[in-house]
Amino acid sequence: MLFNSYLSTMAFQKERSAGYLANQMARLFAKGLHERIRPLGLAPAQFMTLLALWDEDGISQSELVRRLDVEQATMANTLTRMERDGLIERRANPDDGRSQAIHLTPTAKALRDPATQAARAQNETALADFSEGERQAFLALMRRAIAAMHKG
Amino acid sequence: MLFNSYLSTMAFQKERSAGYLANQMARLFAKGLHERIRPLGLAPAQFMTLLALWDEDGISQSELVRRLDVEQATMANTLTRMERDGLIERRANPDDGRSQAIHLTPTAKALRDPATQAARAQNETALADFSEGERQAFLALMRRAIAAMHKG
DNA sequence: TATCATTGCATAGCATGCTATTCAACAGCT
DNA sequence: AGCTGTTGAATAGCATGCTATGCAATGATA
Repeated sequence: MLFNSYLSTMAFQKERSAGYLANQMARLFAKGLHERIRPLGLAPAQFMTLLALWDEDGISQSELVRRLDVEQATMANTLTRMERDGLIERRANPDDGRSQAIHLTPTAKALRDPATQAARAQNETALADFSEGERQAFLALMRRAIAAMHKG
Repeated sequence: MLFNSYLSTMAFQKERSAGYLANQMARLFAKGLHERIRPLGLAPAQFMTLLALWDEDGISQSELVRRLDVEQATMANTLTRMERDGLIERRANPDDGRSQAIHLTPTAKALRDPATQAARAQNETALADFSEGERQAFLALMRRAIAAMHKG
């Protein structure tokens, strides 16, 4: 078939692939954020986890997994590094012997302002020449792509 | 200052952060692509590398680094796994004892069509309900964010 | 109550990425 | 030729993510 042979021989151009661009963009965001929060002793996944804990301290690992949409094993490893770095404590949950409450240390609480400012600065760098309308449109398109991949 | 204290106490909402959404979107793209190309014996970074080699076989590692915009160490490790999996061969470059020409195996050449179809399918899943105009706009916005982060 | 399924978490193993370091080969110059 | 700086690659070490397992604590039920 003409259509199939066209598809088969047409070059796959990475600059026109949403997935390729998404990967490159996410790596640049992560790299930029990491540079900005490294002086605070934080790494990107730790910052993301802290966002949830600054919002509500003392939640369980499984609740963090739900809120941040990462796999349980990923979160377990991130929490281990955060505990090692003195950012969180795992406390026993008196109501359920399986779960532990994740609590912020004073150190982690003190990082809230500088860390969120750093993240805002990174977003601002990426969207520097975007109009307000373009920013909203961009966020909306990303949310739609995320929702579409969650479904199918 | 009012402005600063507003910034300091305003919640950082991850759903409104371009970087957070970019990370989540890229992970979903990678996961979906991985599921689709796993039956072919490929992983996402291997596919990305194959894209460059299908376009031009026999280029050097440093050229791959330039074309794919990843760090040299990352590419070296990806190539080692691809060699292990029988996708490429490293051949000596007669003109320069430092560099090696990366050549595709017949196996890798045969994967071009099914792998690019899989990637197209993943992009289609993500952008299923996007109009053609929205697709173009989305790609353009991502390219601009990438360019902005490359600069600053 | 004894059994079976579910839930919360840890661990193993692997792929991607990054930074930092090291080394050999090359290139340019004196 | 001999230095010196540059370039191409490999390696070490670490953070993120994922899948697959395993295990103990709970819950549900016959």
